[in-house]
Amino acid sequence: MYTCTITCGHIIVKEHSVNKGKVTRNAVAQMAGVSTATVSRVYNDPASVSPVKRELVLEAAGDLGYRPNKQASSLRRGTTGTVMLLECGKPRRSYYWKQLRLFNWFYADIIHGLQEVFERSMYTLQLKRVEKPGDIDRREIQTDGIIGFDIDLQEEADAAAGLGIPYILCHHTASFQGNFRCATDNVRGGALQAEYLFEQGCGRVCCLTGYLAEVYPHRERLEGFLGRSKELGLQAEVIDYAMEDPKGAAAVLRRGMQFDGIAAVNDLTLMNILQEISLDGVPMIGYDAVPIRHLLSRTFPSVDPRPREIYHRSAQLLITRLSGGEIPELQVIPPVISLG
Amino acid sequence: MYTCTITCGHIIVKEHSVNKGKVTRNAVAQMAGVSTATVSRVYNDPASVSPVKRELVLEAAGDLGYRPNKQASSLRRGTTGTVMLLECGKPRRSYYWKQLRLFNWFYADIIHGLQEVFERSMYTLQLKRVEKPGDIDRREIQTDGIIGFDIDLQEEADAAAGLGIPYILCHHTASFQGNFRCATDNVRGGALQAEYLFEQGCGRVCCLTGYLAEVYPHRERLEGFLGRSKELGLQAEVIDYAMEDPKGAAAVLRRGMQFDGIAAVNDLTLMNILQEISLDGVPMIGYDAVPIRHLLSRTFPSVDPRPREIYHRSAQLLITRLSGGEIPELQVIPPVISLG
DNA sequence: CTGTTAGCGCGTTCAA
DNA sequence: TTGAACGCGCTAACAG
Repeated sequence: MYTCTITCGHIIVKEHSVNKGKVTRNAVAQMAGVSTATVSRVYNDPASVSPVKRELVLEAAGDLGYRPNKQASSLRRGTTGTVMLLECGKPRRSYYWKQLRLFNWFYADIIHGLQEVFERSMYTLQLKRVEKPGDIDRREIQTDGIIGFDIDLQEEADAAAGLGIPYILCHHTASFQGNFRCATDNVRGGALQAEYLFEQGCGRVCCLTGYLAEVYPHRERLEGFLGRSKELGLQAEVIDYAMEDPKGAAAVLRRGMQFDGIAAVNDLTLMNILQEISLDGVPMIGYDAVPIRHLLSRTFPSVDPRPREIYHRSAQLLITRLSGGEIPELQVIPPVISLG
Repeated sequence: MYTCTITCGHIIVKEHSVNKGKVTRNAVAQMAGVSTATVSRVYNDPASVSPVKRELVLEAAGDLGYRPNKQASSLRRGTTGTVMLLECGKPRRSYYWKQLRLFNWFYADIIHGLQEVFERSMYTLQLKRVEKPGDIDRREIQTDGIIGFDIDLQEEADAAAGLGIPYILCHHTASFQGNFRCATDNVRGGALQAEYLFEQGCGRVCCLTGYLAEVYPHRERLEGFLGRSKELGLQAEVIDYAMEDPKGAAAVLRRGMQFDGIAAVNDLTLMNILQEISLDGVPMIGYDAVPIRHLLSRTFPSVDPRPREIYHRSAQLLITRLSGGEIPELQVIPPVISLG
């Protein structure tokens, strides 16, 4: 450890130790002619500092290129300064695997949506992935807040909420009462599908779906579709094995073409079916708004659950909560139709 | 601040301050009957501690559930304890946008590959995204190491390397000499395509490509394809507007079908073309190994650049470098053919 | 091989 | 409204 001299503009700042060229609070304080505590206050409680000194500090900080040291402030504050995106694998959906991998197309979008919020805050985003909810090790989880990624099982919700850390459960969590959550409205999404087909002049519609027993969001979407269809006077039927057996579903559709409008529980199902059967002239609508649907010779509209907005909003909610603010237990991001 | 007593097993550990229930080095030291420095050494330089005391410490740490505090160690060490994945937007590729968004299908894979390495290290992964290389603010970049994401422009390479922070430039960086990089071998990938078609018994092959002037990797892939084709005695031609005008390319293919084998610069191009023309019986091979190609009625093999491996390896390289180890300037991850 | 000790940069009391 | 002083948990130099 030795003494070095840092020159900045016309001011000479003496440092006790080398500090690797980093600019500390001490340098700013000296340059602004105030105490280090005042510099600290400018960043943590600006209102408690007189406007004159505040300006002085900010000017000096600007000149020196000062950035508060996150590790130091976290250490002092006794927090980690991080929030964690907690992601559980979906081992019970191996049958679904190929498609799930595709769904990751919005992963980058989500991450960037989160980043956008957190990089302006005092929090740093951490990523954590476990195979299953039971693998979460409380001692590994050192963070101030948790964003539960793509949660659609009670087991996952309980595991994330049970850590004793402020959290927001995201995506398919509208019905997990008693938890803080930011969710899509699958029921409304299904209703949107019915409305779209109705507006297209359809009368006898069909919903292609599957895995109803295992996948809760599928049930919600179907419920919304059937409910709204009834209200609108649409005659609606369900082919509930369309995901497991697209060829079979296509065969049914081909046999007689008794439907004049088709909704699918997700775009991939519809894309699969369109590989088997040409549905020219029949209005169709998918779900998830995957951009790849435009790769087909025939494209179609789709319900967009707006994942980016869900996570963007959940980041804001978490920050509010961590700052001691009040947040609603449930924040719903309504889906929209993407005509693509 | 007040004194509290922590009981652990049969040992009573007295703490000076509350510490929010966290277990510190002091508690471990006291329980193990050693000094705090010894505890520290067990984690940072285990070889310098006698086996007996090491065991004592590890046992106490295990009982107490001790985890070293990252912010504190980083602060003391004068490092950030983080590495950053630095991502530049590709504004000059707006024409490419729809497809680029699709390419993000492997983003989650990459992130998880990186996580896998870093979560076992002392480093935490940070994410940073800028619109263009010029937007990188040196003062914003507070990290110990950088992984340059998807770098394929000299400008990006220079920006990342010029920060004065250890870095690895990833993906399409094989030719950026004078930098540390972990790259794919696009030339080899193109050669693989030629070899595949040769093995299928083709004689007159065709490469569907595009944006050759703007996108360097496309030129590399083509170079590899043409070079290896020549060596194998394949007659090869190029349709270099296949991405801009898939319908036009399809028309050329349709007109006479003078080719008995087809390679494409990427899977999406091939998928687009397959929407226009049925190429039953003609061997084809794509590039990028996007899983969605299986959605088509006809699937095809593809060259897999193994992005997950690229980033996984680059994480290891960066850690080695940060630990003072020697690493090669260029590490190539060879592509493989994915039959899908 | 081990213990003692001095800060890393900061937030936060406590007095003034 | 301001400044002095303390210590968060840890690493590394030094002395033994």
